[in-house]
Amino acid sequence: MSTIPARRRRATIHDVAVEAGVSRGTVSRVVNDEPYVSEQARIAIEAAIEKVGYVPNNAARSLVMQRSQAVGFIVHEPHSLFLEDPNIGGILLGANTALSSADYQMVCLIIDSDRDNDRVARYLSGGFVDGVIIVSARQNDPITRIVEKLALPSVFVGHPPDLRQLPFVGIDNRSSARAITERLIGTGRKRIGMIAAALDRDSGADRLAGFRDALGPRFDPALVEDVPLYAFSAGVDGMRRLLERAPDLDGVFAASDAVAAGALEALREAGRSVPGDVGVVGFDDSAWALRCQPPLSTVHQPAAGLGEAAAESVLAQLRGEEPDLGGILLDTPIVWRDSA
Amino acid sequence: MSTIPARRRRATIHDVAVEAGVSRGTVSRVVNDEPYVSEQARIAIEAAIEKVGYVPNNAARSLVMQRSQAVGFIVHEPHSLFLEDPNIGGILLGANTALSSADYQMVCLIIDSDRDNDRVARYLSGGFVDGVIIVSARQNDPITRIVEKLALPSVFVGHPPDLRQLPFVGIDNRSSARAITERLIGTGRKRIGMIAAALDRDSGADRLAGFRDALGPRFDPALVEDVPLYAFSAGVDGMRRLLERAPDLDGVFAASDAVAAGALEALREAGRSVPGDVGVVGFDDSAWALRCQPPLSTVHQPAAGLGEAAAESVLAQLRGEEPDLGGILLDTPIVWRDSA
DNA sequence: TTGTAGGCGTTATCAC
DNA sequence: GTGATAACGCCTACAA
Repeated sequence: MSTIPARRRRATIHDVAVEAGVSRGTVSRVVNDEPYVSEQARIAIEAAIEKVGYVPNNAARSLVMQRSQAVGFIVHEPHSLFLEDPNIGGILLGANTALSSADYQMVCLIIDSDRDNDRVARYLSGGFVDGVIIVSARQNDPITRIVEKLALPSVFVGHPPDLRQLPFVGIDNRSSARAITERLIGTGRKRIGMIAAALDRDSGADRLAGFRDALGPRFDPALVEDVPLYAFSAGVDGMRRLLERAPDLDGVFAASDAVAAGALEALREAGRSVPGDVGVVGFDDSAWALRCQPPLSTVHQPAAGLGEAAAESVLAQLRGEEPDLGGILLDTPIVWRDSA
Repeated sequence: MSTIPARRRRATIHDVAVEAGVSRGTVSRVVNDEPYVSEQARIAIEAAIEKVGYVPNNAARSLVMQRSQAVGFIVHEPHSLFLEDPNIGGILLGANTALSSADYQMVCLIIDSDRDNDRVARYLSGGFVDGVIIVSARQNDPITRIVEKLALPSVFVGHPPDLRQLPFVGIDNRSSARAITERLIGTGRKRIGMIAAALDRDSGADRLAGFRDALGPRFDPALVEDVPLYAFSAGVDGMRRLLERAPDLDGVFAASDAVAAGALEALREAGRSVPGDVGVVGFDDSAWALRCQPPLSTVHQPAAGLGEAAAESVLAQLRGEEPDLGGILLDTPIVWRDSA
């Protein structure tokens, strides 16, 4: 006695054709806005489409066309990224904007487990996307391999892939870090420390390297404190430790704005004024920067720009152009506010 | 003289069959791990798959199977959500986890313009997803309509759809707001104000209603300040104004943790101690809550739980079960920390 | 301007 | 166990 309401079959081009009294070919032409169809036929067909409730089936279309008009956007390690990385939202939006203008659907896929890894790999292989943008890939992961194997148009954002055989867009963390440190030095600070973070990632290591570059011979390893994550609480801890070791500190470069915000907190605890006693600079120009008291001087990361550039790269590959394997580096202007 | 390296055609089941000297049917069985295939054939076929580099084509498969094993996750107004809403990440992750366990691919689609609206509507119609989870739909938007028209298994999260004919999951903002306000009253505060936010949304209006419920006859409209957004800076402004109007205030319910963080800032400016002079409570239990000084007492939003519940609802519909149109409301425990 | 028919890569239903 | 063969819904020459 089960009365599951059999979901009725979706109307096809065939149904429309019958309803309108024309052939499937003609219906197809109307659906795709092609020329050479009489006004009379068009009207009849449009009415029929409305009547039978026809909507085109993309799976069938992409099977025959051999393309899906969709581009994947893969996010790894979403726990740290989605919940903490201030840039991911901007990248996502930038990529979507560019893809959208080209009439491509961006589909964002999250990888949060090994199982996800495999499933996403299958998804990519299956023709559901024509290209892919990858954020923060891990070393030698299944996705990177599958993308290479399929020769799927692709681009990495944030940092280069393992073997620099695949195109990428990013920023130059090292020279950006160097630039802002120099600027900090320019304000007359003499004892400048750094709260380095995530040294196991390219970005973290490069920012430290840039700091070192700027200081040159005056670089003092004792003034560097490293913390595992680009996080507020890590900034608090790092600053406390740094202050213990070097109470005479008068400048700090924090590896990210979140870390800088934490440092500000610890500095306040310790009764130091900013920028009076110590100048603080961050990195990212994320929402944190404006929220701080005083607002942070920092390095602007062009998040939306990165997303757009990534999308443009994939789009170019889709048009058959050869990707630029050298990688694309975007500018990172320094934004000078009140914290230093 | 163009030498575009014609991307070579991808191998199909047919190629594998020829290579292995068997029929396509047998190859299909191997690919799908079906029984009734000899060990010998299996070995030959697996070798052939490897040799020709075969990967199954999902578009073809979903055409014939009439399903894609994918579920869409739609995010509207990403500007405010992705960049500000502290819950979106958790919802995303929770939904992905549940979908992943059921071997469904979650594909997240962003709607950031009218153009996106139309494109996503087409995408959904096209058979690329078997169901859909919708976050923060707008009144009568194209997506809601298309979902209804297609009778696509769907669920809304955050708040109910216009016509409550579609299933949803969410929390009871009103009774949660009431509960935390009562708790604040319980600490002995006598002059309690509220910084209400986003009154044009259900969530904002409901939180105010709950606050009013808790106060009953003691409710004083003069102690309510409303701000447009759930944002830090809005909290700062709101608190300043509230303090001007009611300097004798000893308790504040902020409509969100971000707002509460802003309020704390304004309170500090004004030289009031928390929780000494005034007790402050927030809403969301987002990253803000722990980041504040002192840490916020707040209402916990089960973000991941919402995502999971939404996914389970879609999954159930996919199994043919009738959705619960009444909506599913999740618990929101109060987390009591130091700010009140 | 319109209709016909072949094929996109799979799965599924049969006989063998 | 295995191999033909008919769908799935659509696009696209090509013929009319």
